[in-house]
Amino acid sequence: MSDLLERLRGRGWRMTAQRRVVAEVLDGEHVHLTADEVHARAVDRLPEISRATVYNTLGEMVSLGEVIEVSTDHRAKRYDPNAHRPHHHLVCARCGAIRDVHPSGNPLADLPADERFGFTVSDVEVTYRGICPNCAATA
Amino acid sequence: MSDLLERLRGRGWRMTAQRRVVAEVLDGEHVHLTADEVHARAVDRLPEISRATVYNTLGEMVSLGEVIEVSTDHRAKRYDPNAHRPHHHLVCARCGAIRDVHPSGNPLADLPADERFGFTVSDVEVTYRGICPNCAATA
DNA sequence: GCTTGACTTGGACAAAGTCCATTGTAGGAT
DNA sequence: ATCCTACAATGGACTTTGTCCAAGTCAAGC
Ligand SMILES: [Mn+2]
Ligand SMILES: [Mn+2]
Ligand SMILES: [Zn+2]
Ligand SMILES: [Zn+2]
Repeated sequence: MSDLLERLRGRGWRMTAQRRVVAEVLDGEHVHLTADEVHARAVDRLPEISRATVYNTLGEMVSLGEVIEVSTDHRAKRYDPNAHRPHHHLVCARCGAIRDVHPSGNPLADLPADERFGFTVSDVEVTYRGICPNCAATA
Repeated sequence: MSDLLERLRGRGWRMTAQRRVVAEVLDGEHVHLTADEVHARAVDRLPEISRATVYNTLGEMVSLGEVIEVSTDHRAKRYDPNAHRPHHHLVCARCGAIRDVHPSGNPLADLPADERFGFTVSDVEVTYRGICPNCAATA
């Protein structure tokens, strides 16, 4: 059931109750949780887990490329377990709801050589902003 | 000399030494400073200016659409006086250097209707990441 | 030159995240 | 099955970034 957990174990991770719980919180549905939200859900399963451990574990998952950090607002980073399929994000400016989106075309190719200033460009992060149907209805 | 200052005055802003200094720090070259960097430079010209005033003034300039907030890293917001011409940013992953870039094509148009989930999409923020020539040389 | 509402100030407060000394334990070795 | 130890977890102090507020100051209109 836990792909993420399997991949991490396969990389020689020492498996602890804390790491398992963090992986389980992220696994499954496509969530975009802050570290503190992950911690809150982890505490439900393992009351004594600490905030520092959640931060450490998320950081390691990011280093291993199994989780992606996204900063859609100017507030807390969010942790995205959907690291397999490249995608971008659509964010509601009012309520903060986040959806994965897959634009047509490759934004990287849209950056001409004479706009690269000698950089080796390796990645692009795109954030679309707007109003979600829910917020539009309750305007 | 100060376009920004003129535009702000034209909007009925009460002109104070503090606001003038913040505008002067941002005006001119295309900078992308954090609030605390703006404050440090402002203090050079007006030693008694407070951090709170710099935050207030930047926030007002953003509300007036004369300055743009950009979050290129996951750290402090940066304030961009280049609010006239829409553009995106290219960031060095090692040293944090930021360049304005103007991709060909409109990323907004690259988001198909069936990827909009009913949102009214109004804006898109694109951040390219890579290694700048300087950092590549001193690798 | 007054008056007054808008602006500024410094410090308290808060949110998000890092660091570290101490304590605990997963998992290999015996 | 038990031991060992390197790695992991803990909680609290600390840092960074930003917000808030009560009190004092001042720009600009009269
Ligand atoms: Mn996602
Ligand atoms: Mn810019
Ligand atoms: Zn919404
Ligand atoms: Zn660089």
